[in-house]
Amino acid sequence: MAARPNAGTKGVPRADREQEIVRVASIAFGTDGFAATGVADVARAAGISKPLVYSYFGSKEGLHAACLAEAGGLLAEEIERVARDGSAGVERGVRTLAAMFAVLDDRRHVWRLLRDRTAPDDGPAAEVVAQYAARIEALAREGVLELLSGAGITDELDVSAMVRTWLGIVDSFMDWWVAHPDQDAEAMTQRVLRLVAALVSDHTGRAQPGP
Amino acid sequence: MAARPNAGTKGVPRADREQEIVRVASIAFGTDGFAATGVADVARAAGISKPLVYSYFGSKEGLHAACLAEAGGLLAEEIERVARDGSAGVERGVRTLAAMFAVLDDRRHVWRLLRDRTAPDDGPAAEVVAQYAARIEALAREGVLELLSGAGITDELDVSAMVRTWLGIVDSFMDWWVAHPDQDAEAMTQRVLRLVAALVSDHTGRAQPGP
DNA sequence: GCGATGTGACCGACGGGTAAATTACCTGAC
DNA sequence: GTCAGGTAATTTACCCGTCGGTCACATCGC
Repeated sequence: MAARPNAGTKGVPRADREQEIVRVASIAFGTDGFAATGVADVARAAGISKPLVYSYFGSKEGLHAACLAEAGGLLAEEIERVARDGSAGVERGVRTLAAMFAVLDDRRHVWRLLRDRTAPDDGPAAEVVAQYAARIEALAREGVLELLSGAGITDELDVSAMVRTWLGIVDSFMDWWVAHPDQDAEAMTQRVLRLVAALVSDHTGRAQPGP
Repeated sequence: MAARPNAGTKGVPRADREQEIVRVASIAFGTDGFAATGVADVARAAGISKPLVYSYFGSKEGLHAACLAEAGGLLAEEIERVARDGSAGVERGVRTLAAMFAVLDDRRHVWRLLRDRTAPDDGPAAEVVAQYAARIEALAREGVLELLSGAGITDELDVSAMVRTWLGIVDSFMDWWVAHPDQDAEAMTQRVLRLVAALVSDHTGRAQPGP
């Protein structure tokens, strides 16, 4: 038990402890979802008491917002960086995934924070996530638009569905990665490359609807 | 829990009412998730009282299990039918999606029941869903294995990741479909065909790792 | 009347949130 | 140096709303 003596104004700086709580909470929220994660669980995992969490973050949503701000900043920045490097189409998607693998290697659960269906869709925390999610989705849309327009598709609904699908693909890889802790970022990138190549080279039959 | 010795000889037949409750509950569970759906909500939506739900299904998990059994049966049967028609590779995936669109046109939320992260992972209901999920995943694996082996990939981890990704893609289309009620099954199938064709024809750059 | 069918009202557990007590640290008079 | 008093940090113990689950009573066809 971490029932160590209290540390007054000296000892552990408040900023460090906040960071530790956010780290632990991000794992919990990202793993079990917002709704299924109790503040008491987070506090126990961080080695402190529940009221202290409230003293730092005000509410469960406040804690959530802090996690989202960190996650959103980390991811949006990285994805924007890839967007500026001039790649396009499928390659841009693969590079984005590779960058995310590299950034999240020791924080794999973070991606799920921004796509947690159990999180409330209103309130101040929702605005934080909406901001970052919109930024990330805009970048995804940009990439998808580029890819599809190259194939002559400009229909808004097609683009919208493809954006959703792309985000779902990222979800899937993150889920799989979380379930396979021994796989490092480089191995994941190589895996994605293999799978993409396999898909593109499929010639077992043209995709056509039945009669 | 053992059902009371009620023969349901009068009034609205019990079977009909059970079916209606399952229908309503499937929408609720599939839309909001198991954890966020209250039994009282389901009862109200079905126009009956909460104790009656318990009289029929014994517990919230019992109700959930009934929804899962219907959803699982519906989907597994349909997917198995497609698996037997001899298609392969990407085309098999598209045909599976088309079949799912056709079956779920008026029950779009049903797919989410089997992939609900907020559902408990133990208990009798979990065994029901595990059974069907395993059946569906086995079919997905079969299709993926076929697709990847054609490209020379047999690595177990690659296959496992691709299966997860495929299920994620289906998730994404279902989510998008639920958010676009005006799109019918045929429109969805055509959309998938367009998007697949666009992906396969991407030549904006070969996906290769750095130098 | 009587049993099947259904309901309003209630119970207990759980989790977010808070007030009061407790601990640890700092300050300053002696 | 040290010890009383003040203050900030932290915890223990509690409140309260929600929700799964149950019970005593109402209703209805025979």
